[in-house]
Amino acid sequence: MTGEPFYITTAIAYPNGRPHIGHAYEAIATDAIARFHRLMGRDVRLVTGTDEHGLKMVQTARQQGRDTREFADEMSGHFNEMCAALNVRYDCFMRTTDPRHHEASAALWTAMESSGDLYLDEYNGWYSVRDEAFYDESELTGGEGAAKLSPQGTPVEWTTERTWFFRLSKYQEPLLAFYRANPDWICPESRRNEVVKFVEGGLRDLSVSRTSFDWGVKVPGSPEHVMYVWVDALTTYLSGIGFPEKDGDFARFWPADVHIIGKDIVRFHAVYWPAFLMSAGLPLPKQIFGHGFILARDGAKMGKSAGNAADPLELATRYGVDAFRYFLLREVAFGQDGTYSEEAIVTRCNAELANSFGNLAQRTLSQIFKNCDGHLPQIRGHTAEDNALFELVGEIVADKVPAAFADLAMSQALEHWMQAVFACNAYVDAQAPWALRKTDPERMETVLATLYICIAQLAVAVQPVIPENASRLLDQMGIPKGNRTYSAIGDHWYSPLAESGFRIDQPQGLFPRLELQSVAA
RNA sequence: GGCGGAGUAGCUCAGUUGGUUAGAGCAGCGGAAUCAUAAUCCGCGUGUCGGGGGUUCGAAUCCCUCCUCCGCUACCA
Repeated sequence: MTGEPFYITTAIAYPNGRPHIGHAYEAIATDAIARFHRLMGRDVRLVTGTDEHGLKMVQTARQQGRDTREFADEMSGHFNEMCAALNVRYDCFMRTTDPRHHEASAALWTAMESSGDLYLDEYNGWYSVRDEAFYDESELTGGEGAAKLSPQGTPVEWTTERTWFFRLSKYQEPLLAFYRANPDWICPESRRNEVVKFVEGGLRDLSVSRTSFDWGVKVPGSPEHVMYVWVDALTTYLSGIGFPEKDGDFARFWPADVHIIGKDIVRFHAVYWPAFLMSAGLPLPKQIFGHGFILARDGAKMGKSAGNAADPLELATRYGVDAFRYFLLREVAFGQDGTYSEEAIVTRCNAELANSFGNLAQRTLSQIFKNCDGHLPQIRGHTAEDNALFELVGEIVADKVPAAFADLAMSQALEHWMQAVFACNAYVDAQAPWALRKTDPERMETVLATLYICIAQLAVAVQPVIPENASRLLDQMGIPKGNRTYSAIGDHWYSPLAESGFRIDQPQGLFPRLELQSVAA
């Protein structure tokens, strides 16, 4: 690849539980964006991984009577497997427990320290010995008498811990200036407003090390301290492309083009992260995008009692990986919350993938297979109707869909795409090639050829979202690999392909109609 | 409490800087067609644009107020 670099990341998942639909959503969205940019000729890097340090991992492992490291290995494995199962193609799956990552974190720490931004001080707070955790005043509940209790119901006491602090306060003005200079840096806009207001409200220095447990990256020169998890978690975006090595991939791909994250962790990425980087003298990522949450339609069912109903792998197995990906990216506007239900998946995918697009391909290819013996029909001059369809489909595939993807508006891209699919089906009905077969077989051939060209364009356009079936269809249609991009599919590949003697086989349905699989009681 | 966002057809939502009869998809009703995965195509909406008040020749779109819902308000990640 020689194209311009494009570096995109998912958030680094905290694996104290198995992946849920939110993790799947983020991975799929990020993968679709990455695939889009590959199709645009960019040299893409996608980094994902797991953030395995921190107290919660220790506690969760302990609750299960497991060794922390062994527990982390297993959980991280689930996330890695999820990527494979959902056709999420990453370049690096970075685990924060990886020695290379520790090295990167230490390098970032040292850089911040040499800027004079780290100092030792006392951190005071309500501490629960049982939970080994500090709690904010607002989280506490009053117990019997004057005793205060943690959210877990354990007793807390006012405690002091000596930790390293990061001079976050120093970066208040630089951050605000940066936000002003880069108004699109935090997306969507509502998240940006929240962050700006938060920073305008004043920043306190941040406690960035812990001595109460040791599951983490050791602080350089202070072996009794481990780094606050967010310091090393964010560093994954650096270590995933080779940092602390400054040459090679790091030089080529940093700063990242976009960090795709959930809206709940916008602050860490839009405030702490740029401050750390400024301190370390490193360039800032170009954009932070906080997507919304996928909620169960009936709201309350996201709990563990719902069993594996929300298990993304289960859904993908049940309805198909492409269908699942399509549903998530089509149904909810990226950046907003959305709801899902199995019924919604079935309805959406049947209406658009099976009935509209799948059937369009099937009805067209079947006619070519039967009436033309599988040879690509000959074009004998296009009518105004043909040209109108070419123009409509061409504009959508070459302009509207890529523009929407570039803008991270996947649902909008797919909506445009559907407009083109509708137009093709309307064209089939209006031209009625099955009737032309008897009255004007030459015109029938031109009509089918017109459709063939349009369907290939549609298949190319939707590749980022449903890569598996899109390429299966393109394979069936014999579309050369080199033409499977937004621009190259507009080239004149049809006649050469027809003249090459290419024949289609009996077409295989791509998207079988889905049945709602009632959850057994 | 403070700051911000949202309330538009049964459902999910579009509606640029105020300007012709407020739109789309899904669902529903009617019709056509039969190449195709019983898929497709065409037609059909008297919606208090959350309530009230105001500015304007004219507001879903601007201002005020009230109601409802949501987000943020730092050290779990």
